[in-house]
Amino acid sequence: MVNRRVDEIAAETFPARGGTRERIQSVALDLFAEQGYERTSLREIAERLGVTKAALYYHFKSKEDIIASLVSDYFGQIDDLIAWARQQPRTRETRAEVLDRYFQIVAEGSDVFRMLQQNQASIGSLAHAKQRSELFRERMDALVDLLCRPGGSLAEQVRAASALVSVSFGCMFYGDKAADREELRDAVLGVALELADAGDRADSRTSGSTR
Amino acid sequence: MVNRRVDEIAAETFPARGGTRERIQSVALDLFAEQGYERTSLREIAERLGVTKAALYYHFKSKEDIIASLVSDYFGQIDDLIAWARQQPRTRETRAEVLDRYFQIVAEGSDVFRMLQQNQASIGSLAHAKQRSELFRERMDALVDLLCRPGGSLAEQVRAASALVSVSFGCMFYGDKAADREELRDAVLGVALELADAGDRADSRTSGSTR
DNA sequence: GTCTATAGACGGATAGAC
DNA sequence: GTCTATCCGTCTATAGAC
Repeated sequence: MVNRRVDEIAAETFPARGGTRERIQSVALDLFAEQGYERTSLREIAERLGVTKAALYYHFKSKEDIIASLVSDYFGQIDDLIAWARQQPRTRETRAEVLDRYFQIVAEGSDVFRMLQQNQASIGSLAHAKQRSELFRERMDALVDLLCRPGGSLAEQVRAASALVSVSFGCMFYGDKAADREELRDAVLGVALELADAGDRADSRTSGSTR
Repeated sequence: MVNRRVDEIAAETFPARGGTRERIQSVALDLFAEQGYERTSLREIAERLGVTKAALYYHFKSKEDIIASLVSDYFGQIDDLIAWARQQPRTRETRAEVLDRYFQIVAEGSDVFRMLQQNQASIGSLAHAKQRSELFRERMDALVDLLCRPGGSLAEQVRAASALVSVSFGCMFYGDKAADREELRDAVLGVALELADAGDRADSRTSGSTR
């Protein structure tokens, strides 16, 4: 709902001019993704921006606040997707649309996703975080649920989860190898849809085919 | 090749008695996985073991050394797998065997894998590490290469990578939901094999089927 | 092999001037 | 909104006794 900001920032090579708050987020995103949240000091962020540590505290009340703002922007988009999907019919078309929108979110905010990925430990221990890495898992479960038949078998759930991680990690690993986003989209969604569709028909290969 | 140790340890609920070095690794593994490498202090590890910080320095020359020992044990197994696979014929059977062995490694050392996953940032910045998270990516690329035809299209590579992450994350997410390892194996390898096999036949759906 | 004690460094955060 | 200066805590690592 609130969250176009971070993506737009991430898209630019350098934040140019504009709100200092946004420039802080942009620089922090880069550094957190490169070296990790814990290894990045406020001094470092301030230096790269050409300001001092104290200046950061005018815009964010703590270091945690900076990463929290990044995280909530990103998860907000996922939550919106889940909310939307929940009031759609459970058809093949819906599933395809869910995967497509998921791809858009991940591809667009792939810097954020990479940062999240690299700093799972830190994010899981954020002050207000529910517990461990439940933030991530909760959403994963919700999405898997939307891609599965209710009460699906373990194999079906694994298949749905695979469809999702195919999209996420496809973007992360091959985002730079693809010529443009269309090529990436075709490759990634091709795989994901195969998985989601196969999960729809009952399990044809859950047993006996593995060796 | 050195590395049965960590897995055996990880398999036990509590390290019981035995070499102090191994007990340190075991406790460190737990804490690193729970709270992250950076947020875990040597004091904490020592306390849980009932010894003092200084004692740790008798067994490891630095904090980094502790996590490095965990990482190299794990990556060593992956490297062995890659080396083995490289001198096998490139058949469907080999691919199936690669995925199966990969599953064994991940499932058996799933605690280690989870720890690695949670601390990517820290591991990528280890002193002797080549660069960033290249440790991880290098192995991923090597395995993808083994599952693909040489010079495969982007879609084929994404498919192979998906097969691998399906196994890894299938284990991580559903390792505890499965009744036993056989059930997990069937579910996870079922999906992975579908992907690997589909990549073998030319791309039947890389275009036009995505919406 | 394990302890006590401490050095030495650095990070997050605040106070208060401008 | 940004700066200087500083406080306070914690951490890694080492020295040296037992």
